[in-house]
Amino acid sequence: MTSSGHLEACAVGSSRLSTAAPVPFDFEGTIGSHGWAVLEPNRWRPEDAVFSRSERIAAGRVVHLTITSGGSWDRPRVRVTVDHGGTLSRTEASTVRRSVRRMLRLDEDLAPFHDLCRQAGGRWLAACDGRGRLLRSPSLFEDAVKTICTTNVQWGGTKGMVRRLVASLGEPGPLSMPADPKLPNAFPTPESIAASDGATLDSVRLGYRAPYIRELAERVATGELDLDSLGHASAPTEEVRRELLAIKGIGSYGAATLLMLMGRYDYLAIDSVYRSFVQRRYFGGRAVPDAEAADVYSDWGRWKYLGFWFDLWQGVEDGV
DNA sequence: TTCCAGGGGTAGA
DNA sequence: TCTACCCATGGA
Repeated sequence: MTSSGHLEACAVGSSRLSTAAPVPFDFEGTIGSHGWAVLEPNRWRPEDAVFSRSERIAAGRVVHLTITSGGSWDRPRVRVTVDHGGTLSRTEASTVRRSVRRMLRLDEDLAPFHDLCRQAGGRWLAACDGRGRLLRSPSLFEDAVKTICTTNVQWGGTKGMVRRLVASLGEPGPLSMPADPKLPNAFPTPESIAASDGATLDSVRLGYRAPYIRELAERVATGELDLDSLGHASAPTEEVRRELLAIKGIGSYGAATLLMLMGRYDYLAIDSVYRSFVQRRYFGGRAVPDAEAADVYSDWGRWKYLGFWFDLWQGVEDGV
């Protein structure tokens, strides 16, 4: 969080926050950077560039955030309307601002990646204009659960699993909200998932992922696994990767995805999307071994994931 | 009905 | 380290 943020009290039950964004900053490109934008409790309206989500900021305290861009191109800001019951304390405002800064990666230095794009030239130049901040969750626990929900399932299945998980085990939002009964609950805490009974978790229809997610929740809830510390560790990426692979349900794809969400881009998440895209773009549609497919981005060094991500994004634009 | 999806765990070699 | 097989669920 920066000291440039400020809190403005307005109507009862609603507060407005603002926080500085880095230059260059692409709000819509950040929110819409990947599927996380539409996994509940996230909601994204690209037509008017409004991102929202329910967020649990303390025990029994759930607020609803409406996040938009503000400021100017050389002094960009992110604006947050917080709907809450009662008043929002300065400590709570700080918690909200910290969550928003983490979600949008406002403190991440992507200059080295943008330098590489500038050197690559051509279509890569488009990435220099603030791209590469891939949306993430306020907590690594939420990111880890969602990652497990992306494995061996089509995207529609992932959205359904997360939606049911939030609806069944997440904490409801503030009662004083503007009348919108469709507002999502907050993302479930590790404790709520760990304490859930079998029938409730069965109703979420997580399939064989259920025991993995329950075990992860139990390990985090009991303190056996400290994901937040892992996320801030200065340890070498390979060491962090080993710890991620020790989580049941997280394999090479999941570990690479979580490393990306932690701001480490050394590993590629090779899944069906990756294989399909690389085969089309670089091998004339021919199936190739994963090792060969991975070599495509070897020149990107510790920025491999972002190199692929931007290539894919650009490929979608080009109809590849 | 069959296949497979933004894969991963496990056993056995 | 590599391979084969199995794992729930649901869309195509």
